[in-house]
Amino acid sequence: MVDKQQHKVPEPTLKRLPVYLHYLKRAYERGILTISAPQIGKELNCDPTQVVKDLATTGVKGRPRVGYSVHELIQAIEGFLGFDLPNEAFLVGAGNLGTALMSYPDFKSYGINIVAAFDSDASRIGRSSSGVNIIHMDKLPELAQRLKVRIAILTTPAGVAQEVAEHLVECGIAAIWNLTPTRLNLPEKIVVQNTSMYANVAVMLKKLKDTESDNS
Amino acid sequence: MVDKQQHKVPEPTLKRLPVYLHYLKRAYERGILTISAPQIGKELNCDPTQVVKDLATTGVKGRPRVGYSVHELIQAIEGFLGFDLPNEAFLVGAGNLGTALMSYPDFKSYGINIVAAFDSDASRIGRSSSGVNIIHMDKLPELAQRLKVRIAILTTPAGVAQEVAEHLVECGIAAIWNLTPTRLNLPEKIVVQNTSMYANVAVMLKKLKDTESDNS
DNA sequence: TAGATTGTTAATCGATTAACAATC
DNA sequence: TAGATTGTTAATCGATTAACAATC
Repeated sequence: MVDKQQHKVPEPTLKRLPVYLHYLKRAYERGILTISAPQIGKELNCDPTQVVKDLATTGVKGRPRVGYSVHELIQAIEGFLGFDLPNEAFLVGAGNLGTALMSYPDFKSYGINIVAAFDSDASRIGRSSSGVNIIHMDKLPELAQRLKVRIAILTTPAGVAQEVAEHLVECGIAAIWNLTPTRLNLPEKIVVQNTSMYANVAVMLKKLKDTESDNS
Repeated sequence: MVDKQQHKVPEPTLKRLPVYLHYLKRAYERGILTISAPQIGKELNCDPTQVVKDLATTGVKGRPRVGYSVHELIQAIEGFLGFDLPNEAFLVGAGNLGTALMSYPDFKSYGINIVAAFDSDASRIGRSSSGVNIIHMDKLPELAQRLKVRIAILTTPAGVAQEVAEHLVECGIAAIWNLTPTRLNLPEKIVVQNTSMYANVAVMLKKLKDTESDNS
């Protein structure tokens, strides 16, 4: 067994890379061609040695006293995360959040290409303001097979999330980005990425509470 | 100095508590009055001893061989996270994501009460479909002061996020839930909670890539 | 009593931070 | 050469997991 799965990148690093990418793109637009880890750290207020380590995971090389080529970094991060390939995805559940994600400005440059949206509510069928076709759930199995789509963004109501997710797996979906508060029970091999809005609210409220009690 | 800031709860625990809460509420609706940590762990596929530890942070007591009172747990988690108090928040940036959050089904039971939304685009002023008033940014300073709102949800375009955030701080906002990909540079004392959609996409794509290369 | 589960303490694991050598 | 920054190895820190006693 060849150890192709190079040294397993820590999840926190994975989450920081898109943050660097966003910042680097803005810097590049402003004509900055070269940048050092301490500069990035100052701007994003994070530890410079952590920046060095994070960037090293993408395989890019920097030059002491100079830093990194901004362009090379952008390419390296995009390639490493797979943002340069068209990762076609279905959006399932064309409610408010789903519709918002359809018109998310630059998903395409962040690795996700929403090729179609699905809903079981007939009144939502049609074309979204952002140009994504909203199709009835009934047609998902056939389209998934034909287009070989492997990624689904789940934005249904929480109550039906489990049931819909099971259906998606039957249709050959390999990865689900779960934006519902429901925790899905699916086969091991399915990649599930949970994004809970409430989790973030909880952390924020707690921190706020703590800072407020400091002043007492 | 009294150590009121009890033992500092780890952030991962803070993020899991709303997940438990959601599950417990559903269980309570189904008439389940008592539940054990192993049961919760099985349902949410996470480690039962971690569930025990997480729940202990809220101060609730369980009974060996029986488990916890579901009702008590719900109360304890809500109280601990501050979900039981009305945490009034402004939503800033009434674009697609902002509008989606306005109609998010049960933010109110998860600690956040959006009392008003703001935008600088005149065409968006009015009342949202979910009943939230969308007001011009010009009126934010006065309203923030009058209503003593301390929390802002930032859903502006990334390009203006820093500038708007600074303005919010001037208006007395103490905590910002930042849903833009921009990393904000603000005074230390301001609580900033970053929620980047792209971070989650990155983790999912990478995991998918890894599982796929396993089969080769 | 027996057995399951809580609750707590200890061991492990992994990520962050610090230290320092290499290098441009 | 001098000094800043990369790159790597070691130390620290914190969270998860394991072990086990307490208890119902």
